[in-house]
Amino acid sequence: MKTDKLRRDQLRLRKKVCVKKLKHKVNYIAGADVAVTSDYLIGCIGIFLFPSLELIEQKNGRARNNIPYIPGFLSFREIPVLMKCYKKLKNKPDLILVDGQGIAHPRRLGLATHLGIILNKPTIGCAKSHLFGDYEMPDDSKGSYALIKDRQETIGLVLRTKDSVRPLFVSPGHLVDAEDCHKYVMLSLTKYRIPEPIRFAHKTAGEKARQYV
DNA sequence: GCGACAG
DNA sequence: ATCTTGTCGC
Repeated sequence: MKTDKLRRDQLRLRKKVCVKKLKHKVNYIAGADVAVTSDYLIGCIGIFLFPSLELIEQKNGRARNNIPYIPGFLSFREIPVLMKCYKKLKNKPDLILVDGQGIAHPRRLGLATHLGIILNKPTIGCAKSHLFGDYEMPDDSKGSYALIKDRQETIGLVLRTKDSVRPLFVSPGHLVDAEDCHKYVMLSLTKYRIPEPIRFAHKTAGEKARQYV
């Protein structure tokens, strides 16, 4: 698949990316993730009360598995199904935690950033592994972090979300800064490596996906 | 040319 | 991403 056109879309959207201090109080926080079968993508967005992390709403969506996964172009594959989920929501979140990169991306347009621009909504990218940028390993204890850099520019942080477990690659999606990322990810953790809103969305999307096999 | 490469 | 139970280590 040719990525020339997609790359041009990313370069155009890059101008709209806004990294700044989160403005409003967070009462509702969301987690978004997508599961895959041979034929479909199944998305889930869960809405949680913040900071109690009590689930108040969940919506799912389904789309055909048409667009292939290409590193650097994940958003074109997953955004359609996540938009289906979002439109069904009665409660709109103040902040969305997304399973993937934010601006820690070659063109600053990871899934979380792309989704944030389309929705004009604050988003944070929470990836389980590295895609782009230079970093050192943070200390072993929960809460420790190291910055992810591209040249001189800070584009995210490698954050230890649990003692002695592989860190998360967290980066601003849209309308938040790196400090907000650390704060809201830490406050969304329970006893696991993955923030509860994303953990829930991942589990739920996976369950729904099995029903279509 | 070689290695890296979110989900 | 996904196929999958028990098991080693903190």
